Amino acid sequence: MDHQATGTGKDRGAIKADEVKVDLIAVVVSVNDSEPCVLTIGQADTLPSGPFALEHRSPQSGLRGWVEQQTGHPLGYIEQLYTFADRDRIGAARQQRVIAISYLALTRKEQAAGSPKCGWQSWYEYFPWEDHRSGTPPVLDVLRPHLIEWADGASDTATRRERRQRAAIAFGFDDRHWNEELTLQRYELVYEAGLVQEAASRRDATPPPLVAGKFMVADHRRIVATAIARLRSKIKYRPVVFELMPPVFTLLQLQRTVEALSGRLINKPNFRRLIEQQELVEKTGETTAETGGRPAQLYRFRHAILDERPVAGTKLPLTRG
Amino acid sequence: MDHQATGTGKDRGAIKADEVKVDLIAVVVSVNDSEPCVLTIGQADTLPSGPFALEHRSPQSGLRGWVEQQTGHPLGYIEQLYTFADRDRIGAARQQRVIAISYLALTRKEQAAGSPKCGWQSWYEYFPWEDHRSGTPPVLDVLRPHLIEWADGASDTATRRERRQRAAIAFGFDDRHWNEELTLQRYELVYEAGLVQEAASRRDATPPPLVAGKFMVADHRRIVATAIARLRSKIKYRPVVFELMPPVFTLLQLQRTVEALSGRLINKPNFRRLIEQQELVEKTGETTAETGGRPAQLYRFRHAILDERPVAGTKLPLTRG
DNA sequence: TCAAAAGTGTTATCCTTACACCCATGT
DNA sequence: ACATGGGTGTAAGGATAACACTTTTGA
Repeated sequence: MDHQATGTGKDRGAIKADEVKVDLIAVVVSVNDSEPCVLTIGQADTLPSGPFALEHRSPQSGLRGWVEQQTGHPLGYIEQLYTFADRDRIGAARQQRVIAISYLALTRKEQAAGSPKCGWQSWYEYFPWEDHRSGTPPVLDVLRPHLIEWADGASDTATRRERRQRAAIAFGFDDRHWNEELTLQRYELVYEAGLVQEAASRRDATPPPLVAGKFMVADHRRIVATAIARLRSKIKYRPVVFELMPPVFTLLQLQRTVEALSGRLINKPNFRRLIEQQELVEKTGETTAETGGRPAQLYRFRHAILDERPVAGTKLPLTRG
Repeated sequence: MDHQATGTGKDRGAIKADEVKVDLIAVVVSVNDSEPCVLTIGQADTLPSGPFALEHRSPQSGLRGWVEQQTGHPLGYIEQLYTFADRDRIGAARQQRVIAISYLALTRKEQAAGSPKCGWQSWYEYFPWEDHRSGTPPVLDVLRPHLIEWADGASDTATRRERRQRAAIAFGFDDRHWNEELTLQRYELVYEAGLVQEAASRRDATPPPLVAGKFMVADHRRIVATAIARLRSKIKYRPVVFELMPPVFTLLQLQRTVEALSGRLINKPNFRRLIEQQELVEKTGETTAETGGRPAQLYRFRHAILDERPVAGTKLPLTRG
């Protein structure tokens, strides 16, 4: 396969046309006290990241290095999320391509004390419309008219209809059901509608009519949205929640963690049965009285299950509402 | 986030340490006469690919360009598969990093006549153990003893047990069920067991005891395995099969396509009902007599469904066996 | 005693699976 | 007539969802 030369003489700054900088970028997730969190650096608006360098054995190991250096956190479970490579990812003006390979990492907060300027931010600060554990969040009523206004601002009828449809599906308007996995679609809509600060840099400098959720640098918030969507779908078909749990835990703690991630309440009795009948966990024999109320059985994850059969995750036996 | 310099003075050939070549690589899939095919160039052992260059607006558009140039095929549906970036991806000796962003593309063969040296290869030529439409394929009986031999070749008991477990789960040994989505795990096993030609280059030049399936260049066969696994799982939760269908089709043609992809037979009556009740298709009103037997209703995909609600794919109502 | 959390049991409903059977056409 | 594919009906079994109810602790 002979690829002919692709440089077109446009080179500035003596960079060969087909060489590229690669950044590794991490969405590190933990759940603390029923709040799902991402690890940030700087003004809580930046994800840990760093260039992929020759001495890195693999991108994963490079990522571990950068995150540990920038935040003091060692990483356990890592999976690749998506590779972002559009031309104007960083600065459209510069004739240098920057692509970002993003990863989702799952840990627990306790694994190490924080270091330099870094911290855990609840992901619902960036996506306040995503938390439905206490019913439909108020922001949604604020967002709705703005989204409709944006939809109706389209020039032709077809686009208007299509925009209203997209918004209705993604946000569950018009008596549709809320689907927690559509996090990315929802972020894209509020972005397109110009309702987040990040959208302002693309347009003429008119400030957005409404700033929904906390700002993040560049496209980091989109990357977090991608991670949330992936995680919300993945917990249902692979037992990854346990990466976020301490070695022993009660079933209610497990439930609260799943609820935190999915942003929805689930039915306790049914949840317990699902977990137990799948043999994902086993009793330690101990109980704890620290939860208030009747002492709870402590469980641990049955790592052995991973060697026994391809194993599903935790379905969400939702409570109606 | 100030990333400190990462170059270590090891540079050869004046390449800055953190610049990287990026290849775009495509697994282009179509289904012809109930055979799932991938588009190859060269000796039917290479996937279409090319470097990501500055003039490409996005990696997707770059990929379209390369594939069209190398094979004459325009691409429709594209999705990102995975980014491969391990140090020794191309040549461990060279101090140049090459990463590959891989994509899955779905088309139909008819869309354009082939061009230069390219062609459609049934993917079961590369993965003969993956086709279970006529029952368990004979290769599996050949592979099994070799896999067991490999497992028992491990030095310690723990590894031996673990290898046997992995093989049993992935291939459905010991009365386990066949799981068509484990294509990548299966390829990794035959690779690790040294049963494919590709594995030879890593080891001392001893030829493999058994060459299972057709060879592909570098890690292209692994990339195809990744694509098959992704597609087999994706058709179940998103209606992507229709990208592979002509504009109008009979329900049996649709069924044969799903069967070709999943490598399993499915139950006709139940399949029809699933498809129809989900309103994924609508009758054109026409019938065709070209299928032999009673003339069949022709259907078309209801594109509108995509705007109506988040829509699932085609479950597999398997026939027992 | 009450609140809070831990647990158990039971039922209705829906989806999946299995399978028996009839229909329409060409040879 | 029969082979081939098209197409319908139905019933059993399992998974899910809903919810009523009991138990055990601490304040």
